[in-house]
Amino acid sequence: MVGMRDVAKKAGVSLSSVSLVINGTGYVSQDMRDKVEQAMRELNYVPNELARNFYHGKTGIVGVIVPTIQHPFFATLTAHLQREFAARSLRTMLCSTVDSASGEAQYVEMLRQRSLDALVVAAHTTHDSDYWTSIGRPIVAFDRNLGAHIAQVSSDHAHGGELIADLLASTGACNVAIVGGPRAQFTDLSGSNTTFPTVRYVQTLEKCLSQAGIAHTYVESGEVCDLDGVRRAVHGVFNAHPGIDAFVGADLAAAFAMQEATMRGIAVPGQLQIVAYDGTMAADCAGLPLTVVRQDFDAIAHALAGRIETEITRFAGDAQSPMTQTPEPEIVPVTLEARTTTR
Amino acid sequence: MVGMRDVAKKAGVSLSSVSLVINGTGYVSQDMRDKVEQAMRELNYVPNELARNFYHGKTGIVGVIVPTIQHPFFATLTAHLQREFAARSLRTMLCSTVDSASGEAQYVEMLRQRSLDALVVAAHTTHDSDYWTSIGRPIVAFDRNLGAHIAQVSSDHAHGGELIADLLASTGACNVAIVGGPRAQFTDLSGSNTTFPTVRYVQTLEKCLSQAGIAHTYVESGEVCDLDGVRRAVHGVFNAHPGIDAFVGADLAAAFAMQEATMRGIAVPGQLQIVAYDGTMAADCAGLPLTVVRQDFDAIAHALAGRIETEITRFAGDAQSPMTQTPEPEIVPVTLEARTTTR
DNA sequence: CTGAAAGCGCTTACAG
DNA sequence: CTGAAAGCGCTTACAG
Repeated sequence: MVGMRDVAKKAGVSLSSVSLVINGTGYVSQDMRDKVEQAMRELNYVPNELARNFYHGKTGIVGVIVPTIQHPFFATLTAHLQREFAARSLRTMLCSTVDSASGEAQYVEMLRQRSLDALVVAAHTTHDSDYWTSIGRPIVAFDRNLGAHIAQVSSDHAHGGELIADLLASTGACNVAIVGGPRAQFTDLSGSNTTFPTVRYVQTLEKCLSQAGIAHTYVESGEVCDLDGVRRAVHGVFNAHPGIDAFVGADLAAAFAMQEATMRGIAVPGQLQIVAYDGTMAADCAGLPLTVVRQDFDAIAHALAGRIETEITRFAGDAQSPMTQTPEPEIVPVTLEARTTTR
Repeated sequence: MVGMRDVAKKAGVSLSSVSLVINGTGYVSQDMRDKVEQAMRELNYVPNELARNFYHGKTGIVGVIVPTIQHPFFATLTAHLQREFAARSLRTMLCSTVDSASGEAQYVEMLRQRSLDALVVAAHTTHDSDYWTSIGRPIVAFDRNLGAHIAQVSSDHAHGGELIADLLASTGACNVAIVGGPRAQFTDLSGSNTTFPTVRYVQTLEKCLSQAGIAHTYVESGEVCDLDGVRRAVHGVFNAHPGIDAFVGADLAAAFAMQEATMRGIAVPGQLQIVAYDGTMAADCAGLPLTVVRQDFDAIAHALAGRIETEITRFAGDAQSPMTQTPEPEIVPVTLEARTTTR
């Protein structure tokens, strides 16, 4: 392998001069620059990035932990994140927990070992907050609370729930079915408040519907990445609750609900209104363009990338300035777009 | 930062003993192992992976170049690839060309600089075959020909086209609309045969339909990652060709066609049959479960990962054994699954 | 402005 | 079986 040493020899200059030319650090005479650049070209020299990573103690890679990239929500989030990271000269490592035997642990280990400069956590975790805090490396959580000292970005799900409740109330819905993840994940079992913010929209929605005197029922759909489970849950809803006149669920669940309605001859939105939560492509290519509560992926990715940069800076130089106070979670607004599946 | 040196000092042993314990290479006495492990624990020592990467000249990271991870096809492919890579102790770097200003170039550079051990190329490229061959690092192409010396895995698109033609012929279709990518990409402009194998299904389909005397028309939908363009193209098809009785396109195009049919009151499959190509989730959550030609993502990912491993081995040790002959492209079978949108 | 030297944290021959 | 030494390819103070 041809190294800097070979270039220096060929150009008849010192190692540091070559380094200066490559990095554009400090001043080098034009003559020197020419000689070095020619030598590099002739030798077809490519700097070994691993040596630089080693020296600087960083890789410029950020890990994005998601359950699975196959889910449109996480695909969309990851795509936007990659764009934001690229704009900050950071690369994106895909860390899908269902596609790796050891789940998130492997990626946390990479963060510890400095193979990763930082981690965005957007997948469910069973670890308590101590686990995350004790890692002592840059971590930012999306839509979940990982403990007092971990930066956090969330969508305004409470508002999302309100928007849906208002819409359903004003369109005269009487009997609402909601499909979502395992109910157990709603509650704060560990006492460390690691509740999914994601499901706050359901809690708010239920509260608002109850206040408005609108009947509602909740059906669990299993894990987020179990597509068949979602389909089965939706199918079950239509069997068990033939009287519903409104359906609320994440994009995919809503798309399946649309399918069920078509196959059962139920008119949408005449007999059944459907509201999708998230606003990914899945809501666009369903049977009809679904009415959606959109998460603002641009803003989310921008906020996450910003926090990531902050965290990387904060932990740089082993200083580890002990975050004097837990930063406020950054809350990103959501919006309701009424399309063809609500009245 | 606490290093091996500190561990060695604390345990009262030499550096190499610590290294041996960490790597499990060679024999170390139980006593030594205990001492070292205790010291590591007490110091909370984490090995610096960057130093190891540097020494070994590799990172264990494979880049996957796709146009965008938001597209269900590439999301599915990438998910399966990550699983296969993980099983081989390789990590996955997401290289989405539309989400990075410099497109693929940046990732090729990382491959050259050894930040990446290998590259899977699954996105369109304008470079000619010399470009890819001259990189001299492990590269495997999916569904495209990158030149004589680049390993290749493809789906059996010719068979996919036949399957669709047979189905349409036997169900009495008379007037078929096909939506696909820019026609210019079909032809072999450079003379270096970099044609997308992806579109071979269209070429075969057209040939078979012509032979069977079935009218057909092709409509361009723009780039693969331009979702709105697909939607517009599909909309245009229904406006320009109201007489069609069959529609063929990738999952998303087919899903949009289903939507158009619903909104225009066209009965599916009675008046219009729809066939989706790829078989991702998008075909599952469309208005009706679409009849699909499925690509075998498991087999594709398995084949790609296998080739990647082969290439990494081949290029290991700078030996660069000059691939005596271009390996045969590996062809992965596709299957037709008739569901609700064909007769 | 340029160059010789030390060092980033590991691993691995090579002596003992 | 264990330890001292060299070296992976860069970067960066520090002298000249």
